[in-house]
Amino acid sequence: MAKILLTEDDPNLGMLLQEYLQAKGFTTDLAKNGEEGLKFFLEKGGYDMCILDVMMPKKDGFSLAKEIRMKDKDIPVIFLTAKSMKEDTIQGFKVGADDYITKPFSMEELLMRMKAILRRINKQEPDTQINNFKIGAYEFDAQTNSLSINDSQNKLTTKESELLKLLCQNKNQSVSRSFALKLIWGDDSYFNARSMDVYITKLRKHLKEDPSLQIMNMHGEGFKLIC
Amino acid sequence: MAKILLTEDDPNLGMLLQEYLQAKGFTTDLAKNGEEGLKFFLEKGGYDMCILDVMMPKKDGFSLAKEIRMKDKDIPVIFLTAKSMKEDTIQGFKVGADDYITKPFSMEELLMRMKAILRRINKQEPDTQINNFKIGAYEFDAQTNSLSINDSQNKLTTKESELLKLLCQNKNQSVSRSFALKLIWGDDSYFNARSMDVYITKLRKHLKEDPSLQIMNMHGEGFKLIC
DNA sequence: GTTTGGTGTTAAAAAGTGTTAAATAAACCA
DNA sequence: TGGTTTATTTAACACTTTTTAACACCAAAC
Repeated sequence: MAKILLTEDDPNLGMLLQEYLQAKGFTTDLAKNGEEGLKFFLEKGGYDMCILDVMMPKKDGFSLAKEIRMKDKDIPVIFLTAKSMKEDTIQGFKVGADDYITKPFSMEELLMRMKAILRRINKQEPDTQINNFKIGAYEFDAQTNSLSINDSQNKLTTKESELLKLLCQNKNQSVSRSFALKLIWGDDSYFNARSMDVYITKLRKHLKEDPSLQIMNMHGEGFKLIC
Repeated sequence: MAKILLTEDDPNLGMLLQEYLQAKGFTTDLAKNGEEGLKFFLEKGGYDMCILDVMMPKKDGFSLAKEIRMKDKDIPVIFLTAKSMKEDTIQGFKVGADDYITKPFSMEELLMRMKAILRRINKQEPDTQINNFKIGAYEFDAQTNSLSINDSQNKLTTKESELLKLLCQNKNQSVSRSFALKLIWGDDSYFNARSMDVYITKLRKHLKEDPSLQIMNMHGEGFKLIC
């Protein structure tokens, strides 16, 4: 998990933040002012992200960020500030902030903003969750197009997989014909619509081992995967 | 410059935003509700970022983001909202927001947040120019065209290496045939396409020592290296 | 009921892909 | 330079995936 440099002069808030982030699985170092923050950064190092209070004794957050950026121009920085002054925000971004959050804030919101940034950096792990579905007795991996039940595995074609993925993402909800067609086929012409009907038939055959599953037609609307 | 999809139901704010962003050099399309936003996204396409109002008629911003993410799971999204409710913020990030901004906001602040996101995306480009890849049990050096596993080393040809490099740079993502052909062969003529198929076969043989790796065909689209 | 358009299904046609091997082109070297 | 090796392209054939066609059926509307 990611290693975070936290600098915050208010000891209460600092400890609170540190405990929260550690509970969420991050490794954190807490510095009590800008100077200590810089010291940690230069001596310990290895941080994946910095969360810096703007108003701190010894060295303010913006100056600290500037110096940190000299050493590592790519490291993500989030500023915390009591002021919601427009000028501060702008200056923060000019120093190269990735985000900026105004006190008082919720821990959860900070966490979400951190995750949004980390997600974009860690391109190595592109949504493994979104590609894995359990439907009835089946397991479906939309990344490798494999549909398995018990110990038998079945390879789906690209179109079969795309369509099944869409149905899984909206299970027990109706997926409109035109949306599916535009998404998977590019446009909702008559022939593409007929082609999609053929694929619905194919998917029904693939899923027939578990009778509790069914792909239901919503007349004139679209299809719905019941499970 | 980047192409932006803007959806905002308030025509005054919408036009204002559009003019501001265009003045800053962005290309923008303005949709007046969620449905039109989705239509633009699916039919026009090619956007680098989406700025979505949360409260809109026809289809709200969160639903729209969800559907947009089905088509492109990596595109940056910024939400605009009148409410500063914590729940809304959290939900926004769960749908995969990159940022979230509360009305009323300053145009300049929006611009800064957009730049912070775009900067982080573009930074990944130089990183991907790196010529050293770890794929499964293999190590691949695109500089020297050498592919090694355990202690045996294998020399690839120029074309083999260029193609494998492209697949590595986009691992677990689809690389379109025409893009690869134009990049490596210069144009996407029929014979070059057949030549590329031959090279895909060669690469599959080179990578066959690690069964967890596979070069998968996305029918009619291109190839994707799974690892 | 009848009409109209949407759906289910199968099969044939068309388009795309996997693979091997021969032909050409490019690089190498005595 | 000419011959040899290596890389790349073209050809050939088998096979897979997707689209189109055909016909039967169903659902809602009149």
